[in-house]
Amino acid sequence: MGNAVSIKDLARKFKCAPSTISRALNDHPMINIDTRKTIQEYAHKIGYQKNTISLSLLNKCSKTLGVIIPSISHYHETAIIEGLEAILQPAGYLLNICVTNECHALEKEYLNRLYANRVDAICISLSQETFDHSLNEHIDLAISRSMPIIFMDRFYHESDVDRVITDDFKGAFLATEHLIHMGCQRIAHLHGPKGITVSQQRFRGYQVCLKKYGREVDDELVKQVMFSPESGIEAAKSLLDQEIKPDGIFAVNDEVCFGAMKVIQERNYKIPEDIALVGFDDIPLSAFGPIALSSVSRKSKKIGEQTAHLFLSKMNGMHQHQQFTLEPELIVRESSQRNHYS
Amino acid sequence: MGNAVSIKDLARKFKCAPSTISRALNDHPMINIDTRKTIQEYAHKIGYQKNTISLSLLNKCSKTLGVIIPSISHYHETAIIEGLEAILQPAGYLLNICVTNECHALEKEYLNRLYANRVDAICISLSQETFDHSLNEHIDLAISRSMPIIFMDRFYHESDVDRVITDDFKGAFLATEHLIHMGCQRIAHLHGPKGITVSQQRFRGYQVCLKKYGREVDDELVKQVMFSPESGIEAAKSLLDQEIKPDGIFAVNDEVCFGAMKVIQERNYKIPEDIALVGFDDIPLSAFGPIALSSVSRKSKKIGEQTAHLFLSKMNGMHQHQQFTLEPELIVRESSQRNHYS
DNA sequence: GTGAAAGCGCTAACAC
DNA sequence: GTGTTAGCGCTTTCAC
Repeated sequence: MGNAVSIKDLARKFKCAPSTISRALNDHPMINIDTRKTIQEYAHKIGYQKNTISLSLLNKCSKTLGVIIPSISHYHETAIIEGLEAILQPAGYLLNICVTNECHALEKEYLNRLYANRVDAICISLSQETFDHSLNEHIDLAISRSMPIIFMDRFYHESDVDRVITDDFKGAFLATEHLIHMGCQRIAHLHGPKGITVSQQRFRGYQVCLKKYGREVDDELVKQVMFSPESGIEAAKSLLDQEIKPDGIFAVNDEVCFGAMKVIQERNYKIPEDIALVGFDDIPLSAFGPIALSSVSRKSKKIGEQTAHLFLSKMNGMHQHQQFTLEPELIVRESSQRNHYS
Repeated sequence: MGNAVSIKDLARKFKCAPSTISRALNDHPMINIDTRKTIQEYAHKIGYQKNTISLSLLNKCSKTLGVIIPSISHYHETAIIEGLEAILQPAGYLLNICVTNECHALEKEYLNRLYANRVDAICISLSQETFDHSLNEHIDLAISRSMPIIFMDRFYHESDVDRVITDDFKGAFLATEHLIHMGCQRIAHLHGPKGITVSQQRFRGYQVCLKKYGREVDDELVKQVMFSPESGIEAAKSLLDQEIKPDGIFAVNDEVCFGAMKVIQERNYKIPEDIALVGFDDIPLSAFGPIALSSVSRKSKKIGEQTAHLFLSKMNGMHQHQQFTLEPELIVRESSQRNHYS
C-alpha cells in the first residue's frame, strides 16, 4: 500500500510537472492531445488509480455514506441496504455499514467514528437503548456539527429532521381489519419490545382498528414478545394456555409468527380455520413455509431507495428537510385466507 | 461539513502553533500539563473531532476494511458481517460493504473503488459470474497493487492466497451419512447452481459418501436448483412426479429445503417418516418452522471472526499467507430424526 | 500548453 | 515546552 504509484511518479517518468499529469488524466482540453493520450495509456498500463483520500481532503467530500443500523440479521435491514446500494452504487458512493446491536454506547461510538471519517451523511435507524432512554445528545452533537442525518424507521422526535419511514400504524390497521373481515372474534396481538416505535405503532393500529369496529382491547390477548421465533413460541403457549383463546393473531413480525405457528400446529389447531395468522415484514420465507404466511409488507427495499434519493437531493443542495412515509401493503396468504367472510 | 473545526482554528484561539494543539490533543508528555488539559477540555467542549481523512493520507492507512459479497439477503452473509464487526469494531475499524449481486462487472468496479479509497484490505467472496468465467484479472490487478486480499467461501484458485472457508465437502458428507444412518435408501440431492464452489463441494460430499456406503449416485435423484425456496418447490415437484421417489433429501441450502418441505406436505408425505430432510446453513428460522429442519451449520459468524483475525494479523505484519478451513456441524432436528435406525 | 506554488488537516523531525 | 517546516496525493490558481 505504501508503494502505490502516484501522480508524482508519473511526473518523474514523463519529466513534467505533477499538475500536467493531473490535467492529462482528467482529460483537460488544454493539454496537448498526444501527451494526454500517452500519459493516460501509460497510467492505465501500470495500473495507476487516483487516491480518493487526497480528493476527500481537498473537496471536503468523501463520496461515502454512513449507515447505522441496530441489527443486520433480519430481512428488513438487508433489504434497506440493497435499496441504498441500488441507487448509490451508480452514483459512485460507498457505504460504511455499522451495526449497533441495539446498543447505545456503540451507536454513539460509530456516529463519532463516521463523523471523524467525514462521511457525506449518515442514515440511522436508532437503537432500542437510545430510544428507551431518550439518549439524544450524540444525535444533537452530530447535527450541531452540521453532519446531515437521515432517520430511517425509528427517529428520535417529531421535530424538523429528514426521515423515511413506513406507516406502521396503517399496516397494523390493515392486518387487524383483515382478520375482522375473516370473521375472527378474539384477535390477539403479539406486541413487540416496549419503547420501540414500530412496536407502539403496530399496537396502536391494532387498538384503533378494534375500537373502530366496536371491540374492546382485551389485555389477556396482548402478549409482549421480542423480535424472535423463540419469543413467539412462548407467547403463543401462554395464549393457548389461558381461558380465552384467540381465533386470530396479529404479530409484530413474521419471525414471531413462525414461532406461534409452530405451537398452534403442535396443539392441533387448524390454520386459518381455528386461528388465523398475520405477520409483519413479509420476509421472503413467509411465502414458502408449509403454510404460507399472510403479512404486511413494509417496503423495506423501497425505504433504502427513498433514503438514497433523499441523500442525493441533499448532496445537490436541497437544504429543506424532507419526510417520507411509505404505504405498507397487506399480502394475504393461506394463514389467514378463510372462505367464509363475516 | 465545510465548517468543521480544525486544529488550526484551535491554534488561532489559543494563539499557539497547530503542532502544539496536535500534541496537546494527543496527550504528548512534553506539553505543559495545564495547557494540555485546557486545550483538551476546550476541544471537547466545542465538539472538535480529528479529521481521520488527513491521517489516512499521512499514515497510508485508512482503518477501513473493504468487504465484497455477492448478496446480502441470506443469513450466511449477514452472520459473516456480524462476525467481522464483532472483532473489528473494538479494533477501531470501519467496514465498507459492497454487494455485487453475483455480477462480475460490479465486483470489478467495487474492487477498484475500494482500492481508490485505499482501504487497508479487502475481504471478498467472489461472484458467480467471476467464477463461471474465471475472470480473475481484477483480482490479479489488486494483488499486483499489493492490496491485501482475503477470500471467503469462494476463491479463485488454489494458489497461495489468504482465505477462510468452511469444509463444505465434509458438511455434505455428514448430512448424507446421517440420512443413510436414518435408513434412507434413495437419497436425493438438490444441487446448487453450477460453477459455484459450494454447490460443487456439497455435491461431492454427497457423492463420495454414497460411494463409501456402496451406493450409486442416481442422476434422476439429483436436481439442479438456485438458492431460493421457489427453486426448491420446482425441484421437489419434479422429484415427486417421477417413478423413483426419494425417501431422503439433502438440499444445497435451507431455503431450498423449505420450498421442498412445502411440496412434500402438500402431497401428504410425512416428514421424516416418508421423506427425511437435511438442509445446509442452519439459518435461524430452521429451528422454528412447523417442522424443525435438520441442517449443516457452516459457522457463518465464525468465518467473519476468523477473517477479521486474519486481517488483523496481516495488519500486524504477518506476511505469510494463511488458510483456514472451519469444521461444519450437523444439527439434527425433527425433519430427519427417525427412531428406527438402520 | 505547461510549470510553480499553495493548500485540504494533520503529524513528526528538527530547531531553539 | 513550543514553534517552524515539510509532506501525505491531489487540484487549481496564477504565471509565463
